Amino acid sequence: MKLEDEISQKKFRNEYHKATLNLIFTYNWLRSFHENILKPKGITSQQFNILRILRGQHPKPANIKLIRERMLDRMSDCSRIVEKLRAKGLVERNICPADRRHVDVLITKKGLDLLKELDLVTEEADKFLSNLNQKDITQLNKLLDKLRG
Amino acid sequence: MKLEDEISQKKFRNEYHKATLNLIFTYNWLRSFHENILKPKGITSQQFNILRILRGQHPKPANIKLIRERMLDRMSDCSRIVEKLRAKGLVERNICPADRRHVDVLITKKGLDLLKELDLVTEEADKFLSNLNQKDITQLNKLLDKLRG
DNA sequence: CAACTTTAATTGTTATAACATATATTTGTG
DNA sequence: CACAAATATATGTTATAACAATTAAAGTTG
Repeated sequence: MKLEDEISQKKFRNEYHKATLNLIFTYNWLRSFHENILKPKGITSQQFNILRILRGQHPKPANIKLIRERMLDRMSDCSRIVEKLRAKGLVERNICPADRRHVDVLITKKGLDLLKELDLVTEEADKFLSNLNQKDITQLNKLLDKLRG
Repeated sequence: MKLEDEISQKKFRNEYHKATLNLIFTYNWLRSFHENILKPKGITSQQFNILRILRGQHPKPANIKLIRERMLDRMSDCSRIVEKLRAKGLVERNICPADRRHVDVLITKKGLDLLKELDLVTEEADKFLSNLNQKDITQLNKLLDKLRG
């Protein structure tokens, strides 16, 4: 749907201005979709994101710093999110013996099982972008990468 | 910069998955840029957004519902944001005589002056996207509109 | 026209984000 | 090796987001 209609704004200063608004609007649209599918599973998108990072490392542990670097969203509060995942039994947390400043974070069987269950949801999320064909989506990725320089 | 490098992730399930992450990442990148330029002016991006909506209506007032519909971001808390703008003297708020459920919100001279000052900042924000040429940016807008169906 | 429904805005509450600061550990240096 | 600097994580605080509930006014209907 044309951005003009979605936000009832007729004029934009230029295409750059419109693109800025379009990115913000599209992000929010995508985000609310994601949250709606994760909410019934009792997990936030931040927590989901961290669990996937941990699965990517598994069976190796990851420390907080590594998680923070790979998080997509605001990277504050990583410790606290991990603590919440631990409270749910989805990850383990152990002080690293080699360097006691580090914390080894490891996804548990329960965490892996939850992700497995959520993989179906993830496929659904991919389909959410299915208005774009393969060529379009590749082009979009190229443009976004170019945008960030 | 390639998304792969920014989030140290090598593999994506497919281009749709990559595009999802790319949108989230690019949004956050854009957002933190905006907040950094607005912060010195003592205003949040939500407040800035509402002021511009009000300028678009000026000299007519806008009610809360109209503002909410045109907001880009989370549309909760509109009343409270407007109240903050009022406390700063940037808007006026009056109960609409014709329908006392409505609230007429009007940007003040002080609000207009602040926006004028911020227009320079806005141009800077447009330049932030200047890695994309005119053709690219038009293409990006097309793809985002198509994405949302 | 009284009771009910709808609409608009506000308010309360809880969770999360943002930012700064603190603590603990290791590393580097004179 | 004592001590400053650097690193990793955690914690405290304030602001904002998210969600639900409330209030107030106007429209609707039997």
